[in-house]
This record gives sequence, structure tokens and C-alpha cells, in this order.
Amino acid sequence: MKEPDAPIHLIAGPTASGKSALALRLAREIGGEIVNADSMQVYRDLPILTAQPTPAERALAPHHLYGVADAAEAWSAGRWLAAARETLANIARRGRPAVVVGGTGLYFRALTVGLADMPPVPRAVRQQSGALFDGLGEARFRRRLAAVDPQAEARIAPGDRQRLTRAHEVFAASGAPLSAWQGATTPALAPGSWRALVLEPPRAELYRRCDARLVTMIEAGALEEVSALMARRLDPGLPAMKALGVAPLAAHLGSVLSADEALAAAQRDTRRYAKRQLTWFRNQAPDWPRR
RNA sequence: GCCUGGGUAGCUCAGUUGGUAGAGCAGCGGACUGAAAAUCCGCGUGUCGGUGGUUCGAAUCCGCCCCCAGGCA
Repeated sequence: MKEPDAPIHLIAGPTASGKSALALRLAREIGGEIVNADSMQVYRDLPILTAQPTPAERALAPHHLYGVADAAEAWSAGRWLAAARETLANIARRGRPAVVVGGTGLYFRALTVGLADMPPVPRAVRQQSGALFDGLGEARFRRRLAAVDPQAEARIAPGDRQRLTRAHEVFAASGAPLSAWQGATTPALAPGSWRALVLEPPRAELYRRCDARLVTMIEAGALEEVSALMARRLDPGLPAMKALGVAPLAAHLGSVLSADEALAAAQRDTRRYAKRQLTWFRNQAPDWPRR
């Protein structure tokens, strides 16, 4: 009788919930390898501010997909999924269990439900869609979109420029509506091959940990990280530039905010993010066990 | 102890001549298919310090008490 494949453990939860520590403990216990499922921890420019595992922690078990991209690169769910598939395949080839840990719900969905298999949208097309939206205004842009993808237009909430332009650019680049592409997806992970767990600390405690962590990050050099990142003068629209804390800390470095104001803003943004994550897992992954 | 100014949402405060209260911030709920630490939608959550009284009706007026901040002793 064939031994079942080494299982894949998925550990999800809001920021500051203790996911990384749990993943590390589990990985050491079962001889597994850790794979990052966090959209910001893939960038190497802000290891402190994005709470990446420290070198000491990383020495205790193999870690993958942490700090593998440059902030000047724009990763995406698709880019991450491709990297994760490859990483997981390699781990499986070694016959070791994998522990996928992170807070990006969409990435877990890509793994367990799948991502529409559509061609990438050229940067120029994307810029055109954005410019069109700004030129026409939402109402007229929506009419234009409804002509080619009425389903997407009807589904996207008022004011959601990002999704409206996304639907438009996919049609412009591929000739088929986004809704059609999204019709069928296949999970990257075979059903039954994985086990998931969602960490859900009590709200008050989670917020305390978020607040405390920002203080620790600043003591550990988060400001210097942001300072170095700002010095690169990258496109502010890049994903890495939107990491929590970058905007307020940069504002402090530019003397727009006091240190206290910047800290308070970064803490508040982090709490709000944690709340959004809780909402996502609560409603998008209601069947996953909690702890 | 006396005088003055305050006690209204988690915080800072508004509240016209009495008609069971509203802003900002914080917070809460929700959406989520390649920017997802993103993007967007929705929601006042309240013994008006307490207690008697006047009144058809009190956050608003009166009495007493409690608390806070200043001032005088």
C-alpha cells in the first residue's frame, strides 16, 4: 500500500496573530519546509516592517519565498502562485511536508480554489485603462465596460476603480471578458492533499499585539528601511510601496508627521488591516478550522 | 471650606427660546478571481454624572449629592 503524500499544511490568519511562530514550531516538529503566503513579505526591501522571519528564525527550518523580489518588481497573485507551485513541487520531490503560512487570503484561495487561467495584461494596456477611467469618469467608464462585460460591471461596487479598470484591461488585452476567464478555475493543490488552520486571537489582544509590534519594528530599524526605500524614488504605485507603515513613516521622515503621529497612523492602519483579514477568513473560508 | 468652569458615544466636543441627541476621530459589519498589507461598500454604537422636583414633555429649568480642572483661602 502506497504511503500518502506528505500533507501540505496551510496556516492563515491576521497579521500579528502568531502564524510565523506556529509555522516554525510545526515545521521543526514534522521536518517540514515553510512557504510564504504573504504578498508583502516577498519583497526584500522591508524585512522589518513586513515582519519577515529573522535570519535566526530562518536558520531553524528551510524558508521559501521570503524576500525574493525587489521592490521595483510588481508581483501579483499569479506571479506568487507560479512561484509557490514550483516551490511546493520541489519540496514534495524531497519528500518533505510543506507549511504554507501567511495572511493573504487571495493567495490561499489561489491554492485551494484556483485562479483564472488568463494571459498577463501588458503594462501599457493597463495604463490605458486607468487613463480612460480618469478621463471618462466612473459613470461613462461603466457604460463602456458594460458593453463588453456586463456581468463584471454589474458585480463591481461603486467607486471601485481598481476592479473596474481590471475588468476593462483584461478585455482589452485578451479580447474576452474577465467574467468569462473567471468562470472556471482549477485548484493548484489537489483536494484532500492539504489541511488548513486559521488563527483567530481575540480582537482586543490582536490589536494590542499590532500596536506593540509597530513599536518594536521602529526600535529595530523600520525607519531606516523606509528611508532607504524612499531614496530609490520608485513608482509610488508599486505594491511594495503600499506596505503598511510606509506612508506614515515616510511622512515622518519628511517632517510632515511627528514620530508619535506616524506611529499612531501605522498602528491604526495595521489594526484595520487585521480586521479586514478577519472578515476575509470569516466569510471566505468559513469551513477552515480555527484556533 | 468657598468661588468659577466643566461632567453628553471608546476619545475630543456640538446641542438654538424645554419636544427622548449629532459631528470628527476611533470602532463595527460586509464585498473580494492576477495591485489583495490592495481596492471598495455600509453602520452612531448613548442610563446626556446621580437623585429628587417643576412640566403634557427635561441633556436643556430648580434643589441636593458625587467627580474633574482652575482660582481664593
